[in-house]
Amino acid sequence: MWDAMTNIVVNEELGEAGALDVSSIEHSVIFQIKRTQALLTRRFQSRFAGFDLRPGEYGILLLIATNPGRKQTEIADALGVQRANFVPLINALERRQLTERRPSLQDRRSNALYLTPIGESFVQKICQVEAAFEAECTARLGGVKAREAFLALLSRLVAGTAVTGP
Amino acid sequence: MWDAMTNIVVNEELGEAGALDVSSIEHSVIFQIKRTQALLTRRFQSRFAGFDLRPGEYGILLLIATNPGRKQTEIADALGVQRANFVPLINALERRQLTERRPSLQDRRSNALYLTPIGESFVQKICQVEAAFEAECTARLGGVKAREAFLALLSRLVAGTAVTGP
DNA sequence: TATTGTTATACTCTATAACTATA
DNA sequence: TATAGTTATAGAGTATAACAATA
Repeated sequence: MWDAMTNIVVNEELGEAGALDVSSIEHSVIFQIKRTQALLTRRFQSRFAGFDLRPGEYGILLLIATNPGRKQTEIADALGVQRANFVPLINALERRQLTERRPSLQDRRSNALYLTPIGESFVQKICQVEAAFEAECTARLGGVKAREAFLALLSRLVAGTAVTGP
Repeated sequence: MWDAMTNIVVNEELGEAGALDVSSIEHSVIFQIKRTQALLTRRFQSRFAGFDLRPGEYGILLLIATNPGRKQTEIADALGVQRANFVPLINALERRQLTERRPSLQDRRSNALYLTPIGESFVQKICQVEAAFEAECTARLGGVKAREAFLALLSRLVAGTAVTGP
């Protein structure tokens, strides 16, 4: 072990015991964002455990609720999900009778997405849980203004980065 | 269909065209962290494209470099990787002769991890790229003080959340 | 009994290519 | 020719269970 105070190698045979030196990743933006996202997603999922919902499915329901009648590709794009990967997600929601696909009259290639009545009441319930979760995040960040500043920093961090792509 | 010149909704039968209403996820901490992490990781990976390195492998090399002789489990824990999933990662690095496992003399169950000479020079090279990446992040965030404040917010967001778990 | 490394396995998320039917 | 939806597939990342060797 290298001791910065004494400039002497200690316990060199097996490396020192005690805590690791994690300074190299502790101040790294990319490492800490990844770690935070993983922990936050875990907590998010635990809140929605009773609804059998994944974060991706939640986003779909929310966007359809506020944008009924839109095409699959539009919803998928807004969520950053490729249309090929969107299919099994919307299939699962449709199988649970939360959403439905109606053939578009203008463009017979595309499906217009809607919530079913069951889906409407389901969204109302999960919106309450999500609002509580976001409120907790806002409180942890120090209030609404602090949250907006935080979101602005996130945005600046990736400004100009392509939203989709390889 | 939305006509930007006339500001008139046309073809309203199937829902309006134009941009979706994404306000519900635009101000959501969990959605924006997920999006930012995905975009930032993509940019990170493109910078390391020439090294054939994934973010996970980069973290392992960095931690071994600053903590030579530590056990696999210690390195894995610090990175939030389960020991079962750590095995193929360290195998790949060893196959490329960047790291090596030496049997521990104190505890014959465990392997002590070290960089090879090849690994040492490799780490020096990728550290330059990583420093440039972090410097760019710092600049985007508004300087060193702003970055530390940002990292503090990330930390507060998940304070008290278990690092590992189900 | 508990821990270290390992194997096997499974599930999610993501990425690409190719097909069909429309436009 | 281009686009919308779909299928198939492959690669990462992550999760659990179980085992042998060792503590």
